Amino acid sequence: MSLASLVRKLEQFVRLSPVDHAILNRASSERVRHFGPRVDIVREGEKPKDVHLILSGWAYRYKQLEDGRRQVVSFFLPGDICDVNVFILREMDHSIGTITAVSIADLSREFFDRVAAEHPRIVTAFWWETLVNAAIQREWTMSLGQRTALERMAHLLCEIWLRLRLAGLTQGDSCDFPLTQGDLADATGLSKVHVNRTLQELRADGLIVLKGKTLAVPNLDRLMRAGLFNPNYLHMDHEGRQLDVVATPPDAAAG
Amino acid sequence: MSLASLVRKLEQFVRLSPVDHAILNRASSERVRHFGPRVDIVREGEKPKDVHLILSGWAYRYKQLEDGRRQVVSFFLPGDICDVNVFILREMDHSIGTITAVSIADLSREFFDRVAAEHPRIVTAFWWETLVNAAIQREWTMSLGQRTALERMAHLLCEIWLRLRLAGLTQGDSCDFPLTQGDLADATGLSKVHVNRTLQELRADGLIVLKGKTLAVPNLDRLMRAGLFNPNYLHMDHEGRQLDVVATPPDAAAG
DNA sequence: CGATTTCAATAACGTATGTTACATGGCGCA
DNA sequence: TGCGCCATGTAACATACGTTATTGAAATCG
Repeated sequence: MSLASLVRKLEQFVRLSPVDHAILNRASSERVRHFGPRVDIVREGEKPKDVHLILSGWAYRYKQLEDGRRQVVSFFLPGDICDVNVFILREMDHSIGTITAVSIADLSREFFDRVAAEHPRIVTAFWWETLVNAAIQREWTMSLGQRTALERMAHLLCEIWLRLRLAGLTQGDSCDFPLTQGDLADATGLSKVHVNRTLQELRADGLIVLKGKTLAVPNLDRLMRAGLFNPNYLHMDHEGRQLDVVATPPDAAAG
Repeated sequence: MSLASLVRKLEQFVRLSPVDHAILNRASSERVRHFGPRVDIVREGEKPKDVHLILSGWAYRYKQLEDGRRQVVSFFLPGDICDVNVFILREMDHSIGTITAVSIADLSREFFDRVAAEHPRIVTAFWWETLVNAAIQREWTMSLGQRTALERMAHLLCEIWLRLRLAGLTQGDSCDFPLTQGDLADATGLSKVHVNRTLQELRADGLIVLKGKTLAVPNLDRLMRAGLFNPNYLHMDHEGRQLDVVATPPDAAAG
């Protein structure tokens, strides 16, 4: 299990009290489920019941057309919350599937009601999470509409890299990277063949080292420039605190 | 001015009390501003101060790359709320511009705090609005990633049509349509020339009648099929009430 | 009310990316 | 330890869409 990534992320934005920590801690240990890689957690059309918090592993949200065309609309990394308050909707408009093995905690409607009434800092933190997710989705719209294949791929890799770093899941200049080229194709709207060509080009330019299930980014600045990447949409700073310069902070979740 | 579209929309989802009505009424008449067509209301980089409610007119949210490439990431129609609780972020990651002349009401942080504490039905309604907007953004991701030019255009027109109808802004099978082909190009990620070709094709197929600033949809079903349009993501129904069959309901906002 | 800009329409031509096909490599599993 | 499967890599060819250019019509403005 690992509530650490969530807490680490939220605490960059709002300072949570010991009580807040306790609340999150209990909520995320009560109803935990484990899934294997490449299975669906939630299917389009189902009635949403709980909100899911990713404790470990990677997952994605995807939609599919009748004829099978498939688009990954977002990735879930450890510490991500699927959709605060989804349960007010009647049915899911998309599916959620795992990439690696995944552990999730199910957060109930009652949990959110209690939080709303009694824990304003958690409310703020969840709103931040919600707004950032919306901003990410807008940026994907931008990428798909305007960026070339190379820019789009570079941009996506930058985003994943920064989100992983925020969650404390990078080691030096490298990180775990379980996505296949097929996954990248479904996320970028490119064909698998062109994803391969594009990755080759990024490699040739020395922008990434991608082998097996590990990605290294030797020079983040250059990759960002290649992807026309402006990190503002991730809103990783708040009231003067610049997340960008945090290297390896004290493990906020340990206590 | 017209709070009618907002109230009509929200009431499809949650029944609001007379007090709720009064609250919304006051909030939307206190600080109203008027803009001409084709001007910016909000610019990327600014500190968000208020939440904007569109009382009348059309606007859009857009992002731009350094080299000028521009993507419209969403449209705002009368009754739309720009971003509940944006003010918790440090700066805007996108701009908002008008298409037609627009009237907006600025909703303050204090308004939302008060609503959160005292008006649970409005909170639910706003959450619904937030979740639907997120779903729309995902569907745009899907469109840009997977749909062909023709499908994408048909899909966008269906979406706008249904949203206008929900806001009570369609007349029979036609509606006001102030978007230029350039706007459509920026929203669909196509070139202006190809937008023109695509519209010609839709016209030739009898799917739309678009002339001047008026759009008619003689057969919505056929247009939906052409765009592989599944309305589920608009979440226009709730607990058995099907919005789709509502024709011209009693003017909920009059009282 | 003519001047000026914006928008729509159409044509000719260019290219980024898709498609199909097949070969190679790594890795789980019997 | 070898079989089979899935992911990666590459080539040849196809196409949906972009670009540039020009024209006429329709708003907009002084």
